[in-house]
Amino acid sequence: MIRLYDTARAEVRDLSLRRPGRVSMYVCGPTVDNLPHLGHGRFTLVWDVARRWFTFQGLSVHYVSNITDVEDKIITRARRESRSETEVAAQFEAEWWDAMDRLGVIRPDDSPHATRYIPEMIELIASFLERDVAYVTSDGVYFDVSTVPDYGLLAGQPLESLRAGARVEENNEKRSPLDFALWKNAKPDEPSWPASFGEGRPGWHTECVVMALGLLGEDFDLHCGGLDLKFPHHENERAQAEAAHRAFARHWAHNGWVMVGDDKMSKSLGNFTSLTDLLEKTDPRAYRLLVLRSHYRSPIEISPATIADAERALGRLDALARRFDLPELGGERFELASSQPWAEESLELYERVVAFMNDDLNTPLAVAELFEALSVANASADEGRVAAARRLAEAINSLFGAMGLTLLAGSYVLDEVAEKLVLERDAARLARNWADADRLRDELVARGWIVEDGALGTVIRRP
RNA sequence: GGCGGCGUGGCCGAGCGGUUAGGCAGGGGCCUGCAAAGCCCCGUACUCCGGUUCGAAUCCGGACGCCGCCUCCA
Repeated sequence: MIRLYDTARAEVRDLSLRRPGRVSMYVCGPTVDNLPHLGHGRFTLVWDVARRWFTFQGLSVHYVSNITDVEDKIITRARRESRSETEVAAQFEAEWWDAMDRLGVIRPDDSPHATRYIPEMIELIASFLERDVAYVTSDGVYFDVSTVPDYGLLAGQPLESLRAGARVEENNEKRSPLDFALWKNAKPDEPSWPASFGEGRPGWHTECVVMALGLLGEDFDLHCGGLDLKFPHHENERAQAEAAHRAFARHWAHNGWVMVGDDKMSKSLGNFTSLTDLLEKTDPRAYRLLVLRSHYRSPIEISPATIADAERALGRLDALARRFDLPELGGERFELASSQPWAEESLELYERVVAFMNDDLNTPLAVAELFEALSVANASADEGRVAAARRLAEAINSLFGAMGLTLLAGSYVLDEVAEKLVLERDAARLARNWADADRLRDELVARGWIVEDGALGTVIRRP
């Protein structure tokens, strides 16, 4: 049984599925107005790991994640750069998918775009107006949050106390500062669509309700996103579903922040680092390992030091892959039924990892377990119990693969010069001519190779 | 003001009543011609002050420090 923290109930509970064996999940995606930042990298990795784990446990997953392609910041940027909103959105969506591919994040089964769901949104807003849970002001249509009895469920506080803390609102036509825009009336030269309640464009909170219900149906299983979406975004999605009398998410799950020093990294603070930059400078797997080494609900600190730390740890994993010549797993959708016959040496490891993962995706404990097993596998091999060591190494590889982390034995083409140097060095070593052997090693190192002495002689690889 | 979270060894980061977390870095050793890789051993941490308990990093109370949400944000 998989257990997961549910924000709506503020407790870890059994994942209760609409249909046994199938998980429907909706993950709030990006607004494509800029390069993806580290926070985007974290949430996509966290929910990618969840998805892969569910699959690994034999569940069939329907994963939906949206692209918000109509929004204030896109308009602002288009204006500033004198080009169309469509162009801006297309550019950054391309950047988005490029980064996701490099991170090894499996693409969603569906990635709906807000602009393709305008009619459905208009229909929903019209029904709210009809039923008087929304009202028209001079700048658009607003949702009246007081019509939803348990508004504030996700925020963990009642409407009155949320209202008490709300900042002074510039729009005094709103009945409550918490009321949110369903529809923004068109301004000159902005993208807009016709509607019975006026030409305009949708507010942000409506698209996800329409797309989640449209693609996953009522009473879908899991709604995920960053902690900053808990309130007001997810609260407002919920409110609309309630108002529409449609069963919404059974579970709500939120991942923690990426921190920069002591502060949350965010667009508004302007302290964000682009994911694209990170991926150019480092092995993308280092970020995945970093994410796996802390719990998804905890804040993580991403810095050059923590990334370097993860890269070195990764080095040990890759060394295992080299030692046992392990196959590359996890790169694409890696599925391995839990019924796979696990060798005696690895069954216990498998069971412990499964127990940790199924308990609210405790990846840090799972990873710790796998690193311990890594030492055991190496020790066994050192002691000559090679077959047992290999089976354990294969289990480690599979379990990391299940989390989307691919261990790389590394492949490279030996050039003629390197090949010749290796042969010469082996000959020198055989003749116990250490001076020549060391000189030849220096030459290989100078040519960019890492040189190790294996049981069969000189082994070289690229860093 | 309301709500929520955090403070762990050099760094990152788990644990959430009794047992070694794990990684990285560092020290010592084994192996090796040397080096690398690998293995073994080592640091003996829990912001502070009280309390509960046979026993607390873990529960309760208080203090201090920090962060987040209540506004767009993953």
